[in-house]
Amino acid sequence: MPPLSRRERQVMDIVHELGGATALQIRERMSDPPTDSAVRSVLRILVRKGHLSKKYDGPRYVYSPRVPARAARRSAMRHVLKTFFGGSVEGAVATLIALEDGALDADERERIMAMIEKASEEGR
Amino acid sequence: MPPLSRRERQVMDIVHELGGATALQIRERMSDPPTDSAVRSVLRILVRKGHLSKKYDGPRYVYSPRVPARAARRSAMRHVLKTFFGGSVEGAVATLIALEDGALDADERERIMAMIEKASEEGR
DNA sequence: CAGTGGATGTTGATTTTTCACCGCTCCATG
DNA sequence: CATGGAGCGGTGAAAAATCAACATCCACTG
Repeated sequence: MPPLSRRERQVMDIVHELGGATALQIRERMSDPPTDSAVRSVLRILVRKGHLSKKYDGPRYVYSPRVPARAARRSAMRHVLKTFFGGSVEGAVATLIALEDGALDADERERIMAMIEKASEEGR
Repeated sequence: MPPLSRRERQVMDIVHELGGATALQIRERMSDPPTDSAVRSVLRILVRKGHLSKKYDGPRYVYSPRVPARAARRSAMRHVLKTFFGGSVEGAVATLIALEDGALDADERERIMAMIEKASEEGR
């Protein structure tokens, strides 16, 4: 599967973020949007390459990622883990919880703790 | 700062992973390496665009990311957090600790727990 | 001193990407 | 039953990226 160009990646990121999106929605989210037809050209290419699927929903097409969200998430996370954290889960979590815009409340903290407990119990 | 092309991103990822690298090292890590001179072309462009800096170390140039590692890590993590996890730190951590290739040992688990405690104490 | 090999930079050609113009259909509305 | 707007796709040309051939420099060696 051929790798993605700049625009293609930009579009894919938006689609992933929204789960599924119309051509117009995608264009609206672009920081430097080209014409509507240019967006559609990229979409057509992404469908042809197998990265997106098209569904006719109501009066519009909705484009969705072809790889399941779970797999995409894991793959993306694996990539930053390797590239920026030398594979250190510890380092990655440290950065994550220190991200000012992702402040965690008490509940969230509890649940994360529980997850880690559970994971390390099972992981053996 | 102009956005990165496909090759440019590939090279940047490698440089980030290694912290700093020579043209040859970079080429060796590429899955589909072009000629040596092609790699150098990309490097030159990345330097010109301000993404990399060049230092003469011994008989070779060593290329390093211009943005500090810490900032790059945070930025990359923020991006996947937004794109693939809807900003949910909890979800991101869940995926992270469930990544089979990043199995955490008891020590790591302890340290992560401690980090979270500390973070929430500090009122984050 | 001539020759060799490693590292780098330059140039120009090829390939890929990006994009807007154009034409089509569908539908709501006058 | 026209008219106009919204959504869609094809096409081809402009722009960017990619790449290899070539040139230069330098250290080392015979």
